[in-house]
Amino acid sequence: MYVTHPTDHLSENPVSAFSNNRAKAREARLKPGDWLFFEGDEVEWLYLIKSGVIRLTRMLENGRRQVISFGYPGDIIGFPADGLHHTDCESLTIARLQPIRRAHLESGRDDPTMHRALLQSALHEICSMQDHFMMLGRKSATERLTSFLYVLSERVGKKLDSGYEIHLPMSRADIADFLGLATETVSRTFTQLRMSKVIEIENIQTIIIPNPEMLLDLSLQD
Amino acid sequence: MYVTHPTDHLSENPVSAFSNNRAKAREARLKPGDWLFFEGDEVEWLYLIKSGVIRLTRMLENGRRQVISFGYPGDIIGFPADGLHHTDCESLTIARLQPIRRAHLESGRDDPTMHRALLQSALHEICSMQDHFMMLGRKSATERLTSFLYVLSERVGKKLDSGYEIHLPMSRADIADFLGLATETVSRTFTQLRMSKVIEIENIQTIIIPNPEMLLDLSLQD
DNA sequence: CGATAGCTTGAGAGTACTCAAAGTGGGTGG
DNA sequence: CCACCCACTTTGAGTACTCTCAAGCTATCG
Repeated sequence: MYVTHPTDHLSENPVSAFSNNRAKAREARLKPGDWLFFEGDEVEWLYLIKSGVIRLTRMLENGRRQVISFGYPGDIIGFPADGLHHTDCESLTIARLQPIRRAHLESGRDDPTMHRALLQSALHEICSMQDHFMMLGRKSATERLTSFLYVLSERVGKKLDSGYEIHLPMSRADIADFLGLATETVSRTFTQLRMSKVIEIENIQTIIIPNPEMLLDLSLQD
Repeated sequence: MYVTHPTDHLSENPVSAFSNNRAKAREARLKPGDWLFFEGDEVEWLYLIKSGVIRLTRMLENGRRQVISFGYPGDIIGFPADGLHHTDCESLTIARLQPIRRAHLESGRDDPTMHRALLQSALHEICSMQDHFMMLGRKSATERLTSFLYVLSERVGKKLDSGYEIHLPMSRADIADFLGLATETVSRTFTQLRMSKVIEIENIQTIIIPNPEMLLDLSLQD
């Protein structure tokens, strides 16, 4: 999950391609804080997220961290470059993952459908990352946070009578490192959005969005 | 070309896979300012850059722009998502491009070697973009510009008796939009690097790097 | 050689950062 | 079961970096 503006990428859900591939490997089950792989590890499996939320991060030598993406159900994580992982991967929740042999990515011989689905997923990832560039390079703190919340509401929000409720399994620091901000800035921006009635903070992990239009406006303001 | 720190991605040059595929389509020749495609265009071809420098950009509604990448010889550009281009593409120099049918990306039936090379290129792109996230999200203006210059020196620098010379076909505004900075900030940072003898500005498009180590240090300072 | 686009420099403003301290809440052990 | 502890979050104050706006400069191209 990158902060992407309303596109219909998600309509073409790759899950379907995998539904009959249970035989390949037993589903992986993770709990909060479990690590799936680290930067530099050899890639043996890719993973289709079936439930839960997964965090991918990169570290800079001096301790600065960038959250590369949050993986939500339907996402595929673990694409290799030169056969290696280039991020660390931790689960933020209880999660179920369907492992997929790396060989299916690299050759379509055994299972062309799977191969194709993996490829499409990688191409979508490139596109989504481009959106995220826009955000990291060119958006203000308010725009970044509202983009983030808006996308989450679209993708995994619970529809309410009016508006959406979203659950944030990640910490404020995770959000900050995803959006390229300081934790304090994220916190202040939340407060500011609450003050201006754009969001309600039910509890620290539960955000109500009474009017998504307002969020959308703020995420593109000029 | 993303701003990537010394990795050996480039060692596995995808060009080789294409050397015997001339028959597929006539080489495209571009001159500075020629556009190859626009955001929203249907993807029919991918392109292997054989010579020249290509710029990929995205626009935000209100005119803000992000340069997604600069394409250098050996790079493949034009990966589709949902069959469409998601960037605008302009040539910055005279350039020669080898068109590759999109079908070769999506199926390995006709040419497995090509298919594989395209896939590897896409996976490398994902990895490089992750590096670029780190930069946009977490680095200072000086770190961004020195990272940029260092990577260029490594990839396309001309080795001098001591140090490197690099040619910058892109404008200061292009560099700014790539690094997520204002043009003025890029200009000031160039001046500052010149003052501190980290670079020499031979002319506006030609930069001398007497001591790459100094650049590397600045690009990772803490 | 003048026009013009691109680049540099300057001044001032504003956003987001850092450092610091107080507040909150969940979990554990008494 | 309650209280304390610790990690996380929020708030505050001050700073610094980068941006914006403006003006001067440079170089390239008719």
